[in-house]
Parts: sequence; C-alpha cells; structure tokens
Amino acid sequence: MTRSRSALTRDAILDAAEHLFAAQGHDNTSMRQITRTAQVNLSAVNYHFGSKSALVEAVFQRRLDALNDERLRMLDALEARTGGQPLQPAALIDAYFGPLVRHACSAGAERRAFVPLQTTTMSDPTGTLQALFTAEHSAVAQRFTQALLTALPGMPEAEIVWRFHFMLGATAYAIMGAGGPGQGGEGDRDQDATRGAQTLLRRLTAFLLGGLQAPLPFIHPVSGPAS
Amino acid sequence: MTRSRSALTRDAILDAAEHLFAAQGHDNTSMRQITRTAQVNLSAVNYHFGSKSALVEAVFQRRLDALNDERLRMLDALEARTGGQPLQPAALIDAYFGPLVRHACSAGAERRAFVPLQTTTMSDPTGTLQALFTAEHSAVAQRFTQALLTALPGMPEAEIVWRFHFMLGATAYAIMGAGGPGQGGEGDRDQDATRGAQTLLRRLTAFLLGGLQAPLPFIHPVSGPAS
DNA sequence: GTCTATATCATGATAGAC
DNA sequence: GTCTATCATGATATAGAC
Repeated sequence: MTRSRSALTRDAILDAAEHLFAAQGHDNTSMRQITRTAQVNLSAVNYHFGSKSALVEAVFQRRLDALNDERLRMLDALEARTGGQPLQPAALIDAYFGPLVRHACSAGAERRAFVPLQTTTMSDPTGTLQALFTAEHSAVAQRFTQALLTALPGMPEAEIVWRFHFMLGATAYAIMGAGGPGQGGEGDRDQDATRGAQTLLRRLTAFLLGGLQAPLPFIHPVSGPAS
Repeated sequence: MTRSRSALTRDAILDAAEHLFAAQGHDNTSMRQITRTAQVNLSAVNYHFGSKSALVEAVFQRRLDALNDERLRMLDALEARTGGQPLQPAALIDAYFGPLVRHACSAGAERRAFVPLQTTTMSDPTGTLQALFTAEHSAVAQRFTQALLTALPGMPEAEIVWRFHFMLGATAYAIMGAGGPGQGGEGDRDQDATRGAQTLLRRLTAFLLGGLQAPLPFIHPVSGPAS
C-alpha cells in the first residue's frame, strides 16, 4: 500500500512526541527533538500535522479517545448488567477512574505519556488544550454525571459536577505522586507496576467514595431568579 | 535610602512576573514581557535574580512563604486553644486549605498569580520547582500530618500522607476550576470574589472531610521484612 | 549599582528541489 | 510525499558605558 508509508511516519511522530512530552512536557520539547527521535525529517511534522500545537492536540486526542472508549465500555457493561437500576457509586468510580489509573501506572513508557498531558492541560492558563479536553470529555462526563445523579438520590446536579471535578483533581495528583509521597517510588518496575496500580486505586477509591458521598454542605441560595 | 531604589525595581519585577505567570504560565512568559511590564531594563532580571529560573523560584517562594506562615499561625491558634487535645479534622482542613482557597479566589490579580504556579509545579515532569516546593513545604506538611495523626486515631500515617496528597489535588482543581464546571465563571467580580471563596470552600471542605475520614481500604501487606 | 547595546543560540515555519 | 536549506523571530545571557 502506498498509504502505509505515510501512516508509518505519522505514527512514528506521534509515538516519539508522546514519549518526549511525558518526560519533558510539551513546550519543553522541540520539533527537532521529536523528529530526531522518530528518525523522520523535520518538515514531516508540519506536513502531517500542520503545526506543533496541532501535533500536541493529536497526541492528546489519541490517548483521550482510547481512554474514554474504555470508560464508556465499562459503563455500558454496568448498565447492561443492572438494567436501569441505580448503579453503585463505587462501580461508577471504578469505571471512570480505573482506566486512567491503570493506564498511568502501566509500565510501558508509551502509555505513561498521557498523564502529564492531562495535568499540563488543566494547569495551562491559556487553555488551548482545555477546550479540546472539554469537548472530547463532555459526552462521557455527561453520561457519568447522569449515572451519578441516579446513584446518589438527593444530591443536586451542581454538587455532583463539583465533586466530579474534585475527584479529577485528587486522581491527577494520585497519578503524579505515584511514588511521590513517602514510599520508594522507583522500586521493582516489573510487577510493582500492576500491583502498584491496584494498591493506588484502592487507596484512591476509598478516598473518592468518601468525598463523593459526604454530607451536603450548606450553600447560600444564589441571589437572582431561579433558573 | 539608596537601597530602596534597588528594592523597588526588584519588587516591580516580582509583581510583573507574578501577574504574567498567572495569565500565561511561566514558560510562556518571556523576560522581555516581564521587564516591559515592570518598566525596567531587560538586564535587570539577570542582575537582581541571576537567571529566569531563579526569578520563577523567587516569585513562587514569596507567595509560598506567606501562605505557609498563615497556615502555621492558624494551626498554632488551634493548638493553643485546645491545649494538647486532638483537633477536629474539619478545623485542620480549614487551617490548611482555607488560606489557599481564599488566596486563590481573592479579586486582586496579583494574589491570584500563585495558583497556576502551584499546579504548574506539580505537573512539571522535570521537577525543578518541585524540589523547592517539597523543601519549603515539608515543615508545614509534617506538622499538619502529625496533627491529623492524633485527630484520626487508628489511621496509619502512610494513609494520612496519601490522603493529604489527594486533598491537595482536589483543592488544586477546585481552585483552577473556580468558574470552570457549569456555573458562570466571570460573574460579579466585586463581591462574588469573597462570597465565591466561601461557597467553594464549603463545598470543598465537605468533600475533603468525607474523603479524609473514609473507611480504610484493604491494602496488601508489603512483601519484604517489616520496617 | 544600574542600564544600553549586543552576542549567541534555538525555535517554528516555509520555499523549492527531487 | 519527502527532504534540504534557509528565514524571521524571540529566547537568555553578557560586556561595557555611565
């Protein structure tokens, strides 16, 4: 096929960029570094992606799509099993955050790359990536929000949205700090990777569940007409 | 005084840098931009701070010191009032995260600057700032960890350290997303600032308390001799 | 001590040969 | 489609005038 040649260099660029972004952050990584690693020409990036920022988005989107697919598959499976009954919050948390944590803790360096992107995205004040993230994320976020809404009767949607946001933050730090707080981070890479993911996920899930189901705070009613 | 002249430009640089870092992130901000905003010469940065990264650290440290001072003052006041008795987890959470949230939500653009720095620091894979943050933070973190250890009898220190980390992440996202999820972000800047801080802090505190006090997860004992 | 002017370098992007 | 060569720009840091 004549196409495979083109797609090959495209993927090589994506893979190399993902590696380097994970290690250095995307704006500390030059296109020269990327193309050198991918063993392709410098101009290939502009040819295949148009610009560097478009490449960043492509790298981001590739992983984000896979992640959200997995999340939706797990949610589908849960809903198919119970058939309309409210789901358990713990199951929803596992379906949403489980893929991310497992992904982040997996030993393969290629897959770990996504994690700093997620955090860089949120911390970027200009928010070029944030728009993409929000757009890609809105569909899956809405489905999980709806599921949480029925799983947690009596909790207002606004509160769920906020707590979802808090959970995202806790998970982001959990992933970043895998090995950060206290215990030895760079231990046995082989089996520690999968076992570490399980342990971290258990710790995190317990925390998230507690936060998600916490008693409602008292919020002053918003001044202005009810919407 | 002859010194005030020098200190004046130094502070002008710090303020300008803080503004710009908040709006664009520190590595999307050039020294030219900083010195132009501060109305000082380009070389003044190198003269007063030595390098750009040293300036970033200085900006960061100035806010971090003030923040940690406030945290420790609040903790001192709490401990002085109860005199050795275990503190309430809610009071500890307010003493630690309250200053940060109020700081982040305050209307003054100068003060808001700190927030992206905190998040950028954590998401930076190279971790140049992370070392500074950890060093500056270790003293106050240890005191709060100890206080939590007595406030939450039966919870292992490792678990507390992790949950502290999770709480930091949730707070970081809470600050970043003030106005992010759903409700109109850019509303009435004047009084919405302080009231928004209160509302957000109530929401966040409820979540953090639930997570902090959640039932312990089952963690497989670490293979190897007990330490 | 402070600022002007400049040096040196790396970046992203492009034009044009093949 | 891919590569070579080059451009224009902006970066940090420094030497030397005042």
